[in-house]
Amino acid sequence: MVKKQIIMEKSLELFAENGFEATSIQQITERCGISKGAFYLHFKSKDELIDSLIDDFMTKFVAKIERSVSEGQPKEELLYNYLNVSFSEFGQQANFAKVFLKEQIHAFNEELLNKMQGYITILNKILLSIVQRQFDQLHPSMYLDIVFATSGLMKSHAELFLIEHYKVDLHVLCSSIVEKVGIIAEHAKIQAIAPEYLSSVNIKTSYSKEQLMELLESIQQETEINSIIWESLQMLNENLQEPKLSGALIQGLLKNIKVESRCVWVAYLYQSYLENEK
Amino acid sequence: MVKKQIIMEKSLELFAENGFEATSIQQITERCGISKGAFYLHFKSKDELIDSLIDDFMTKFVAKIERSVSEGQPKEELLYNYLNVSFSEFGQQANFAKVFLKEQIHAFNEELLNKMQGYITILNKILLSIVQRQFDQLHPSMYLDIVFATSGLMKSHAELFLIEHYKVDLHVLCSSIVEKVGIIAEHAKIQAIAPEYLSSVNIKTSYSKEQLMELLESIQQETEINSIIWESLQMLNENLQEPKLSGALIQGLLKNIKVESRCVWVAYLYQSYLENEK
DNA sequence: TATACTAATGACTAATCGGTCAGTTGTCAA
DNA sequence: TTGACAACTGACCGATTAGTCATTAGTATA
Repeated sequence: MVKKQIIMEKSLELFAENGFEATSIQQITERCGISKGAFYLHFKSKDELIDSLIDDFMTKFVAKIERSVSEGQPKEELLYNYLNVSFSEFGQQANFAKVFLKEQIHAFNEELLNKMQGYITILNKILLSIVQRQFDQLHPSMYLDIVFATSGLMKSHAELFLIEHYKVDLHVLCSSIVEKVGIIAEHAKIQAIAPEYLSSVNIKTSYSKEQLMELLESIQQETEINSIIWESLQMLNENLQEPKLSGALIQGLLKNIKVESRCVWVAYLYQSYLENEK
Repeated sequence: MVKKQIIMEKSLELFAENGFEATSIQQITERCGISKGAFYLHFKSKDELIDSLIDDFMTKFVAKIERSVSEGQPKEELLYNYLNVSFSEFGQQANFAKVFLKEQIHAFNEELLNKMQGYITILNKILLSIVQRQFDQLHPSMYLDIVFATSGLMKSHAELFLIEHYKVDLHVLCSSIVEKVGIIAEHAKIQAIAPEYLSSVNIKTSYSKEQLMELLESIQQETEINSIIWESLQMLNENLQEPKLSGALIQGLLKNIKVESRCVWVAYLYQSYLENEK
């Protein structure tokens, strides 16, 4: 399936250059040096292409972030790692970042929008967990303010080198943001964002039991899944139908499947489903 | 010209809903309850419509900002005023903000892109002048870091109520950002953005002598311009052809024309032209 | 060499796009 | 009532779009 990869790369180039709506299948096939028919051998429609692009990048991205801020890491370095992975990934996949992270998302249909919003919510949740761990002396009412301050600082700097092509030393950039966030966390008193905000976002992006089961099964059907992950998925699926596993067992199974980057996303959905249930 | 106003309002609605590329003239005329031909009586093309929308909003916006942070204001309130005007204007013109400030600018042609970039540069310059005045004990090497930190904080909060429709008390929001920026200005040491960045942006957005003269003349031809502004424009124009006025005189003339909101933008261009010349 | 099968092609369709223009309507003054 | 004129209409145009499908090219097996 080399050709599929080529289509994805070249189309991402074109989307970054001209935007999603303004890029035609014709243009994509021309740049790939293939015929129009060949495109439709790999993708059912233009929407399926963009769907694949989002999943392909975001599952890997979330998995890398997740790994860099996992439990083993020293807590002082969590935010730095998050920023470092984010920016270096943006740099390597500048085209994706240009198209999707700049949220020129108007052009998408509702389904894609929800999908993208889901990933962004996950990233915000990871960021929230970082803030909670790294700034543990902070009053919880300020958590969300710090989360949004961080993503704001990230955004303005990301634009500088995505659009203006302004080059900065990666280490200096991350250190400077860590410093600024740290300073805000230490001194800021005025709270702008109420914690209720988070729950309203959670509800909006949650999946139903049936959607979740379908998702678990679709991953099981992939060929390269190993047996431990397969069994874990199976048990998680059964537990949805008939809840009988304890919280600790579920957490263990979720850790099992998070090894596979394709599953990190599902693990989050599963977790937020359980949170919404109880 | 009531109908022209209706077209601009309704098209902005549609652009905010579906994006610029995805909105057809057909859709616009349908929502306005007019025929396709009637649209083309008021606008030469779709591009001219978007051009008008940008100019209409941005000249007023820049003028309002400019006024709220002008020399008379107490320096402790400058940033607060800037934020207050920005957010309340975003709130009132949420559709415009959705379409243009979210920088889904890919869809535009080069000309529109430059125009938009020009306005954004002006806003950044105003913000820079605010930072210089309000945080006057700050080391100049940190100016740009503070400017970008501010616009980053603005962005993440603007998204909250533009996309997520999360309502915040305007005063609390502005105070919280002022507080955070103030804290960063006081304590931050690591500089991420070098001052050279600003000059590179300046050059990119500057106008040629001829373009500037053309612009001055086009404003003179508008009917509602009063005589003082007309004469000031005339002398500024002549001074471009043959520089003979002193710096102080030019600054005075520029202050004259800034009374008219349509001219604030031109005054900035004139100023940055002179800066690039010497 | 003949057969079978997949990969790939590009002319084709129906729909939609921005934009045009010959013709209709409404509103005045004469 | 008439004629002049501006405001307005919508059928129409060429270009372009996403998506289809009968046909062909390429390759491996018998």
